[in-house]
Amino acid sequence: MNEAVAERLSRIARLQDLLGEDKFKAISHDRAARVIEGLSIDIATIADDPAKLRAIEGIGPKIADKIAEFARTGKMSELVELEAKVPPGVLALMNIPGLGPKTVATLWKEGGVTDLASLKRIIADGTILKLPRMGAKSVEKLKESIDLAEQGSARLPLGLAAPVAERFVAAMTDVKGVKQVAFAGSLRRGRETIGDIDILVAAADGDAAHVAEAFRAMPGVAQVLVAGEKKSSVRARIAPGSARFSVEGRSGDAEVGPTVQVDLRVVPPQSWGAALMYFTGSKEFNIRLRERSLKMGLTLNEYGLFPEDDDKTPPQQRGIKPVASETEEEIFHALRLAYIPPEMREDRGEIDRAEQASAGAKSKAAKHAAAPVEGLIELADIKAELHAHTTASDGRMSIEELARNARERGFHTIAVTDHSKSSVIANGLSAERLRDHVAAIHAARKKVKGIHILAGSEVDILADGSLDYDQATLELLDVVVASPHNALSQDPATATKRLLRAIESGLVHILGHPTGRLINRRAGLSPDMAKIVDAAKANDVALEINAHWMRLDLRDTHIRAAVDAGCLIAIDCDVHAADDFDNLRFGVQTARRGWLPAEQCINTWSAQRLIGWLKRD
DNA sequence: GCCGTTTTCGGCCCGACTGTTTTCAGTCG
Repeated sequence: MNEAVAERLSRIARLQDLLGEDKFKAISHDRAARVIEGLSIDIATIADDPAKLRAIEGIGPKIADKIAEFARTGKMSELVELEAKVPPGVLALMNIPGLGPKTVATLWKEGGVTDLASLKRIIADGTILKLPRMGAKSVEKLKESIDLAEQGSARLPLGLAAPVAERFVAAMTDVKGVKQVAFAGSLRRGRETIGDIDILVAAADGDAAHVAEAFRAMPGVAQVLVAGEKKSSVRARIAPGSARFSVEGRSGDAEVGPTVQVDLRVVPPQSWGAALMYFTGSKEFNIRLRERSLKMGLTLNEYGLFPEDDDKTPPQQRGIKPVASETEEEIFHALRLAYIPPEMREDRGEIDRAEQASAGAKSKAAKHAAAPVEGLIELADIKAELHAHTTASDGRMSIEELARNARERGFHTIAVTDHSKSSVIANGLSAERLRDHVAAIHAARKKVKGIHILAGSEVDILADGSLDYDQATLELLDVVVASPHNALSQDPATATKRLLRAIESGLVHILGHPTGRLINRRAGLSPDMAKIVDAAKANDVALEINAHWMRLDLRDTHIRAAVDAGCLIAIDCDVHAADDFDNLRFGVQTARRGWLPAEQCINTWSAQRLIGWLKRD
């Protein structure tokens, strides 16, 4: 229910903005919406308990009432009242880049605009120019924004945005006068989708102008949106996606194909840490840190952490020396916080944890080493891949090729888990073919040394929760990954029962991509995650984080719930081709967003411990 | 509408850029 509540609260906020009501009221609703979106529990479970609702940061008596009302009746009366005041097509206009509440309100009240069609009409007949602050240039920009919005403005999956950002970073590194380059924003935080790409460059003031110019002239830039010295924005072409998943509504033609907005900020080298922190966000996280700074008598901006005074001119323009600015570490330290990794910066309680960690550390050295999550998982911790396909079903590599690839990547274990018989399109194996395949896996062990090759299956969880092979067949295997592949639009109650049956079968080690969602494409199942997590914990079943950027399933909030419950997690690439191993970083980033300690992830264990666990000793 | 380590009332983050302006409003992140 979290998503539904958040969507309604944020709609209330936008309507309040539009109607010119107290903007802090709107901010409160918006903030509550974001908090609820990030919750690891389903808010429906506490909706009838006002005290529990109000214990959540950002939820007070009024918003608690609205949540309770929604849980009871399926609607929020305040939203109904607000919507009655505004024509239904007006709110959507705020999704057009460059159109904010003020402009939309003017278009509606003074220009008679009630939806996109009527907006286009007054642009076409020129009457829009009679409205205040609407000149020829504004209208030209508006037309371009409308075109863009109509092309589909779905956020770009992490795995498609990362290569574009890396291309820009590499190219900017070679520009004269550039001291440091990095990407920031939601990409650095590892969010599953990215709205735009933020590139940060450190350069001396004298170099800023030509650095910005070089950025706007990069190959692949289709259009320049903003051209300042400290800030520039362009639209850049996206390289064609992987063959296995194309991007919805975006064909792979690199010449004219889809584009993504890329923002560049140029800052002086001594401000690097402050700027990196600022542009990494999230916005909510930044606001919290600034509030904290003010309480400590300091003021934080993208140039540094400065002593607070009454002067209205920003401190960096007055030559004030910052308390900290060159690195993120020193800024966190000055704010008496442990270093918070980018993936955790979402204002989901990490600041409190970082404060406790810092306060708990006695020595100076201990304070520098303190972390909000002890042993947070890192890419290098992963030593095993437990979900991989070969040419026996729909993979591209033979058993031996797969094993050699895994060994080259430094893994001590690879599990061969081809599809089961019901996955017909994926050439799933009959029980008989599986027995031959297991023999082939055993034979491969003799040819490829230096890595444990496990015989397994990605067995379908059928619609009723039964498994696609019988018990005797599954017991031949070293590892069983059970995944839902069909009937992915089941209602939540049925889906919960289905997954619970698989978890409780006693035959499954890992629950593969538990919801079956595909980002931007298919919502997948919405089981009662609290029940799934509890059952997984009780039955010693690991929940998978499927690392493919199109899946990232479990997602961050689910992982957080699993981590809290003490449930085991597997991070796997669902390898079909050699390149798929590269997706591991996205899986690990997602795990870090869910605060997963390495210890709780079975892929980080020694071979001995992992294999012992699989044998259920 | 929410919140409290100088507050239960009076605050609520900060700067860059653009376009339409004669000094700034609106949007974005």
